[in-house]
Amino acid sequence: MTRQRKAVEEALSQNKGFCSAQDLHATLRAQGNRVGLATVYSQLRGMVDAGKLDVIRSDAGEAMYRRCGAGDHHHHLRCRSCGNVEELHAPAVETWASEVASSSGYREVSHSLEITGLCPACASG
Amino acid sequence: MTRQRKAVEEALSQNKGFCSAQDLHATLRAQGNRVGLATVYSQLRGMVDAGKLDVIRSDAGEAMYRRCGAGDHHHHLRCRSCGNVEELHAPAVETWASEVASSSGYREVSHSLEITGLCPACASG
DNA sequence: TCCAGAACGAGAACGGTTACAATTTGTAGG
DNA sequence: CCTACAAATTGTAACCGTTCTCGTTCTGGA
Repeated sequence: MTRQRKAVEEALSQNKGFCSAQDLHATLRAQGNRVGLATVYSQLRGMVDAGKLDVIRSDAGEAMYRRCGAGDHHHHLRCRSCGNVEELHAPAVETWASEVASSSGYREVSHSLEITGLCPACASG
Repeated sequence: MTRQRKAVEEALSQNKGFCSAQDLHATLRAQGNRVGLATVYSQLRGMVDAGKLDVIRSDAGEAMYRRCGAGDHHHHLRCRSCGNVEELHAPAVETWASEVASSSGYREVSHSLEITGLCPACASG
């Protein structure tokens, strides 16, 4: 557990555990925390291998990381204009996803769901 | 409708599942069809914009393209090992997503949902 | 045939990611 | 306190998929 590792984990916590490696690096640098980009990638890979992080790909091809725990799995409602994100919890979707996957014979199932739209402020503006 | 466009569409038809732009390009070249890589990307982008193709990102960050029912919104159940994809229809999820978004005041809502796992063949192998 | 506008395509450019080698850091022993 | 050694960190360069640039080629009308 090095200083850099702790810094990466804290940055992940601040961003609600859903951000790209480059975002994390920029955040750390902005805080005056001198951490190399290669180190951020290294730490993230280690956490993914250890099962502590989930990684998905954005439409732009960027890898997005989020804290992975069975307990805090959730989805996102994101404004495509201002980027504001709200967390969603949907037990019904969780069970539906696992049921439909296992009924097709799939194992080790995970899923990702994101809803995008215009938040009230942006829709009225 | 140019010769190249027809060639790309035929190559897509030949590959039943998802395939990458580079795969398509290689296929066309192997058939002696001289088409530029940039043209393949251009054609694919046009088809995606027109809603004729679905595109997802593989774990490696490659964009995978597939013929998709026009205007027919659906989700995917994908094997993270062999890449096989099955289409899912989930009216309950559609309504849930639009309801939860509008109840938060969001407008112009869309969503994406992907379930990943190991298909029966890969799970047993 | 000639011309203008669109489509094409080879190569350069670009952005995220990974590999590599040198430097730094932490630590145990003297 | 100092040294030696191993592990971690880091800047840089390479890599790969994708997009852009701009000269060339094609097409359709006069």
